[in-house]
Amino acid sequence: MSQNELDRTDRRILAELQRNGRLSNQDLAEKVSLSPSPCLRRVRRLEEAGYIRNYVALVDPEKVGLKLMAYVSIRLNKVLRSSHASMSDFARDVQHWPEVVECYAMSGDMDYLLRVQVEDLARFSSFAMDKLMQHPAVVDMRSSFTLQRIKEITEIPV
Amino acid sequence: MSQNELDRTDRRILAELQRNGRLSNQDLAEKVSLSPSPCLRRVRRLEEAGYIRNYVALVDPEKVGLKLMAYVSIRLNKVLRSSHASMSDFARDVQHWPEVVECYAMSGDMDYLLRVQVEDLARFSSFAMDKLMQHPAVVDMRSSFTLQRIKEITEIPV
DNA sequence: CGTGAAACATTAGCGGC
DNA sequence: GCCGCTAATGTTTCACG
Repeated sequence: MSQNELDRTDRRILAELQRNGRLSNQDLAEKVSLSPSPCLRRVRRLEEAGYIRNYVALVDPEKVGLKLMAYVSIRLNKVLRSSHASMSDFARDVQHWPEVVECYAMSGDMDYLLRVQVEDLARFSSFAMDKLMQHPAVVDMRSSFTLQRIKEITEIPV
Repeated sequence: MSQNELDRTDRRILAELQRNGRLSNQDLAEKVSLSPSPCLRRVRRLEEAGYIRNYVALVDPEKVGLKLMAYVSIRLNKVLRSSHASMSDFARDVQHWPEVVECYAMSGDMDYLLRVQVEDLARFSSFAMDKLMQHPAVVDMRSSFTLQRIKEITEIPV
């Protein structure tokens, strides 16, 4: 981005595309009171500068049979924790597990927090037993299941 | 949806649109080896049947100044917890707080888990003090901050 | 499911403020 | 610099085979 600031129009573009990622450039231009070509140029700039990470369709997990969601907090082996090796080993392995849709290193009394999306309790159990517990870096693990989705948005204020 | 099953082509469509929500119908048709019109009919069916919840642009929170992310677990007032009133009051209020991007009712020793996205610690502090702690239903609150994003995907296996 | 045609959208080049 | 016009090219969409 040539200048490091977003102006009001850029923010409106981001807001609209967060709400509807398939908005046509023409409709978007109208919403932000611009003609299509400068609008498209701004969108491209926002994409290239990394403000827009990507465009996705959000699929309903329940509809495709992923009816169980869990948060799992993990503690890593104490002797390995300071050595950077086990942290990045675990981080690398997490990338290959399709059940894990989110993973963060955390402050507080856990090391990692995972969000896990699976078919049912049987699948969760084998994920937990065969993948998480078997991992050499993992010493402790606590799971909670989501009972109800209250709010889930991808839209952030701009 | 007329039949309750997704065939192999529907699954491929969902997979492609999860990876790129702005794929043109023409390119999508080519990827799933269909011509554009039946491809579009399938996409519309998937949208209408709720398999596709919506299309969004994912904006990088750090780029727009939301540099702090926290998970907050909440316990509700014991006497109000069984009465359905305070649960749904809290759930309703959460919808109006833009800092909260996710909220789930949970099993285990917390009632709700929130994911909160804010500018900095000062903003987090005022959110926690002025909104969460002030809420009549909330009796206890524990926060952890994310130190590093290891994985964050919206794509689920179909 | 695929074809074809009309309507519509994207995008690059250029001139103007 | 950033806007908007134009015009060529590409895409969406729907009636029909």
